[in-house]
Amino acid sequence: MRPERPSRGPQPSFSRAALTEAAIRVADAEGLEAISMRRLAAEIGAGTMSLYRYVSGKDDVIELMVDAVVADYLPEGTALSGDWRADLGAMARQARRTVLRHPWLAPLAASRQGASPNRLRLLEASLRMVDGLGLGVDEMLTLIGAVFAYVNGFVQSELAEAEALRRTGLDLKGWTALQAPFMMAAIASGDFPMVARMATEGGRAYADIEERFEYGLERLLNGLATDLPRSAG
Amino acid sequence: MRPERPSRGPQPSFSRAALTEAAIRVADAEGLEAISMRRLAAEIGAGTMSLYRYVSGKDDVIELMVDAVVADYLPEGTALSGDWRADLGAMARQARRTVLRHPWLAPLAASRQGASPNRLRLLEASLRMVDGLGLGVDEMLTLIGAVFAYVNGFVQSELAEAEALRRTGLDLKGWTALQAPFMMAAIASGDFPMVARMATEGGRAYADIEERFEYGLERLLNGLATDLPRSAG
DNA sequence: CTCAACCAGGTACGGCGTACGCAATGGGGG
DNA sequence: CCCCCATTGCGTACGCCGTACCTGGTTGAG
Repeated sequence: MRPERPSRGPQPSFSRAALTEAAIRVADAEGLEAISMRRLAAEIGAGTMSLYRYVSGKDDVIELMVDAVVADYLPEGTALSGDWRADLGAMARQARRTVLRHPWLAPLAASRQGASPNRLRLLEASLRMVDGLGLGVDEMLTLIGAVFAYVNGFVQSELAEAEALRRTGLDLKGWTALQAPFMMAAIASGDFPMVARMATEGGRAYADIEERFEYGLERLLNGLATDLPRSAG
Repeated sequence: MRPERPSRGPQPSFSRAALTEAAIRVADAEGLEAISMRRLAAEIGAGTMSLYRYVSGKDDVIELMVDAVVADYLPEGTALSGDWRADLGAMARQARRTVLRHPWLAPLAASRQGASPNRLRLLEASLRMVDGLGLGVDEMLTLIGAVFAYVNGFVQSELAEAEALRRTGLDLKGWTALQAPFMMAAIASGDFPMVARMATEGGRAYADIEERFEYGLERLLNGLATDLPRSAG
């Protein structure tokens, strides 16, 4: 909330922003579990305990990371077209791109929604997108919440496989080979005819992931649009 | 995958199921971060390292927990009505209830989707719900995926506040009191008119959370239903 | 009866978050 | 101008964590 107060005493040798930047860089490259106070201190070139002069603890670092990255949820121009559907869709797509760039964000974005500067900016911009449709504020929040829920849920499951590979250190070949015997046995048992069809008919589950995201997003926006003008109903 | 192989040697003094049950009990009561091998061993009444005779590590315990609880995603009867919309909706509602009962499941359900018995059963049942609509298997998966994405995303943000309280150990009073100054300053700055309206008009953000879940779910199902019969389109 | 196969679990190692305390620093009040 | 003390950097230490390794006891198959 307030970064600088150098009234008296020596000058700080680094900044909260530099710490945040280093944390995001490490998490992007090696995952959230690579983030530790010692590691961050080494990255910054400082003593471990020095970090505590800038943040109150590890949770604070995480909060700073989320707030910094959430700024990218909004397309750069932030120009509202006046078409709520286009604006909300653009934000949803941008949000997905951002989370894909920072996979560690997926579980955090949904579960950490305390107030913070950029989250507040995002909320304000989102509300503006759906203003003037005859909705009350609570209804606007409900609408926006549905879109964010879909986006967060989708991207999280989209990242699931990649995260599993990263956690186990395996490649895709080894991972499917590890799962194969179980799947084979399940299919052979005859209790899972649909799964069996999936294994034979289903081409490539994750080939057109982009298309799958669009499919659900468009259907959701359609459904939301259908009975939208409550004021006119 | 294979629990028992007591060909020779002494009898095991507990079971993988008992370990799983204890882990779920602890996580329900104190959160996922209360789960540690030492803690679970104490709960079971065993030595810490004895657990490793039953599971390969902590990740294995988590996997067992998820699989055990995911069984509850399916309503008890599992009787398909033939109405895909009703069936899918019922599963969505049941899934939400299950995750609310086990808050630690929220981030795991979306990100851990390796093959496991109950996850496979869930997949099979879900596919059966949307079979016979003229959709290919990949399209069925896309449709189901959209619903699960919404449910997971929604419940996760629904749990966010409660989880924040649990993490910090504060009650609702203290938490809002902690955020208040920041919000006040933001509103006073005049840069967030919509947020300001939210603070004055908006009654109670989380009062009718049930209704908000239904709102999004119904709109999503509507949107999915609209251009569903591709075979007839 | 024998002994390989299985079990229980103690010890130990490297890593974590962070409470605490001490030495160094440098701007404001006298 | 100089000294005081707020403020910074950070070493040490404590109590957690996951788990590799090893010893010693139990048991049923041969």
